Amino acid sequence: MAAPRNPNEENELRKGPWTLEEDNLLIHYIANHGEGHWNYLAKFAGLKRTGKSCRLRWLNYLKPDIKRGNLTPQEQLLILELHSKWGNRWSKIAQHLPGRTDNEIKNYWRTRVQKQARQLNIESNSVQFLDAVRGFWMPILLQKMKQSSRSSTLSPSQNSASPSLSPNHTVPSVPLPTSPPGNVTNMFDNYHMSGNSNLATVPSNILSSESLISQVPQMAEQSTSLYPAFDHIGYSSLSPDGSYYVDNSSYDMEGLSLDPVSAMGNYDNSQFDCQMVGNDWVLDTITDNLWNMDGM
DNA sequence: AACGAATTCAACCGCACAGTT
DNA sequence: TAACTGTGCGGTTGAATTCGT
Repeated sequence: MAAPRNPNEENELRKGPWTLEEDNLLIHYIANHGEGHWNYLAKFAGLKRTGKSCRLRWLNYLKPDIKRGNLTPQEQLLILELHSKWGNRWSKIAQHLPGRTDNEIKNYWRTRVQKQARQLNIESNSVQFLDAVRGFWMPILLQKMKQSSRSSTLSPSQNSASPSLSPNHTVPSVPLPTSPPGNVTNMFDNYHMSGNSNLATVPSNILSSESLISQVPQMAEQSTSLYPAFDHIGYSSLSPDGSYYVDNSSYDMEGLSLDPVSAMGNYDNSQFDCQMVGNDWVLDTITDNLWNMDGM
């Protein structure tokens, strides 16, 4: 049976995907009048949307400083660490990732991180999983950041981790920094990388909640390209037109498609000063997958 | 090439909280 | 103090896209 037609159908609110026209209305209205008073805004901008819908569209999609594209290793690391401290406080976590929205982080967690937890057959909110994150994924991310920083003397076109950029990597509105913070490089220097293997030994105090968190506000205030330790990774730089782009398409935790047996079999909870175990082939396999997402 | 399965992510929903009347 | 309104948050949904066979 068909639903009765609403006599005030003309005033009926729209739902679902936003059209280009609606986006333009919202953008222009906010450009002229600013954000806030969303119900009022929705009405006077001529949008047949709820104020909530307008707010969400603006904050999660239209706002100029929204960063698009895959999360960088640093961002992933930060999410993992912050989530271990705060849990599902997405908006709070998002505050420390400039240009990223709570929705995006939440989606990342649910689609990528929880998937890995499922593959390991452990609860994503369990202590086990937290240990796995801290002892296994974080060191890998850190190590790769470090490795990339070393190999980045290659030009972007030479660097396999820096594929050609697509237009949607361009982030026009991220303000360029003037001076880097002093101690972020040191922070990552504290991660002692073993010389000739894929082992990463991470001091437990570094991965304790406070240590990384304490660095976070500085990271949040400035884009990652500011940090000497990250500068040569090859995923961020100035585009020819002066805008700031983020090329992170090859970094994705999704690549950590761990075989539960080999992964957990080499993961020793009892040695957990984050001493990574030593089957190089395991890490080779994992990290190869991790850093080569483009072709996937 | 076609189709079903799996994945991603924009958008919606309900609730909570703060401010105002 | 209660009622109302605006805003923000976290959980969930479902259409679109990608992947695998």
